[in-house]
Amino acid sequence: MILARIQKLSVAIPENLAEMLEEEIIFGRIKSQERLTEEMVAERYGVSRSPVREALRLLERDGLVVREARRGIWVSPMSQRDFDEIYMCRIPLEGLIARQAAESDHPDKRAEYDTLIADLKEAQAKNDVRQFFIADVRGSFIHYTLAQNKTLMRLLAGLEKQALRYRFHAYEQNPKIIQLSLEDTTRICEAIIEGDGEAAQKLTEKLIHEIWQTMRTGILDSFGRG
Amino acid sequence: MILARIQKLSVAIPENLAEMLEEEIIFGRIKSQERLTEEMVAERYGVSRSPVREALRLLERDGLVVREARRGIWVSPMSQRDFDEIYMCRIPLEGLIARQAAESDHPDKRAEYDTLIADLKEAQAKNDVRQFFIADVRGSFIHYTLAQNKTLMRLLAGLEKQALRYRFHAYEQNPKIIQLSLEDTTRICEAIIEGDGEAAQKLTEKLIHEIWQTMRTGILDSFGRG
DNA sequence: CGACACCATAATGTATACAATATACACGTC
DNA sequence: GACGTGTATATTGTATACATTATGGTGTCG
Repeated sequence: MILARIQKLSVAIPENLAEMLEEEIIFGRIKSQERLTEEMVAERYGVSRSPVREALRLLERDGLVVREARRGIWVSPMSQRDFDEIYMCRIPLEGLIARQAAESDHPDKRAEYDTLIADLKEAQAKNDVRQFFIADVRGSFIHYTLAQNKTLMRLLAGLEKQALRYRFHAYEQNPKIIQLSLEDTTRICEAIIEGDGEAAQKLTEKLIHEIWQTMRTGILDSFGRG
Repeated sequence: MILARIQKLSVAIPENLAEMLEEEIIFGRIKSQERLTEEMVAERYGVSRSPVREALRLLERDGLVVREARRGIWVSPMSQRDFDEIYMCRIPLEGLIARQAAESDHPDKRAEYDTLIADLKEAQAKNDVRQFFIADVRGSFIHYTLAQNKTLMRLLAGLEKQALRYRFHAYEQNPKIIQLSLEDTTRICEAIIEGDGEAAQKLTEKLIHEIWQTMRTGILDSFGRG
């Protein structure tokens, strides 16, 4: 019974709501600084306010919305300052996860990454930004699984969702960025497959630093210094 | 009207609840792996389950409790693995915040840190662990304020509360640790006052790495490899 | 005696009703 | 005409009632 299974899977309403809203925010369908009232969200998804409140707490945790007590909730504004903060933190943390993933000796490691890289290239060939993103997120998930580091996973979850907003924005402005991003992800995965933790860490730090600087001018044009 | 003001300040029930529970967990009055039922907490603090649920979400965000869907919530278990994960992440993030705090040129910087260091020394002289902790947390707050980096602040908030649990445990096992911790905090603050970002970052990374290794054996004895 | 099914119970998850508060607009006063 | 006060309204915050589900015990059947 497929339906039952879907029912079963979708039992955690707050998490599901949060995921849907996340996607809307990341891909800009809900715009920056737009207000989200609990009732509107509740009505839109046909649930009561209770799970909506919990979903919004989850989004707040990941920095996608900001909340002012007794005033309301807005989609986080975007700014170059925020962008810089996110990438500044991503560099060492992504470096750490790459190192730990590289040091793992899980048997399916190579196979997982090979299919991932194939998916990334396919998405890029078809110029399908959404598919590229989904594959990229799956890549992070593979890193997490290999690294077996719950703390790092928790911290990065709260960074990558915000990072995706800026990445999507940059791709829209300048599609060439997706090519760079693909190359970076591919090279990082290859370094992880190699198994040299130190090298994987250093390379990841270097590449994220580079793409940060590359994206930076575009972000500055869009949002100003913030 | 002082009472009105207190009322005003304590309006955010979930945040207040979370703070109280945090303290209980950090200082071990609520023990590791103890179950927290919503109703118990609600009854204990004389509120309904709604704000309790939100408070528990906050604790979950900061890694102090773990939640299993439709099963319940428990105070996070402690283990050497967890301890290692936390310190591994703290090193670069505390390094970053030290750097940014050092690069800030806020006029009250020196004065703030001077009174902080005095408080730390006083607490240490009186052997008052609780006061020492409170001062230490205030130190982090000064760093945050100077660094003006909300993202970093958000990430560190979710690490330091957990770190405090382990630090408190270590102090109880071996009071000498508090002396080392005081020295480290003092030296970091002095480096930040100096204003050399690079040096402050490197020193912070080095000292946190050292105290991690120092605490490690004691943690191992208490919790096993985990 | 063991295993499986059923049911009681307790806890979480959701919906709804009520309370408190922030905002905007109108009215009156200076 | 400008400013302040009061009130209406919309929205968040809290309490409570109801629904769903995980768990442990009991009883029966093999």
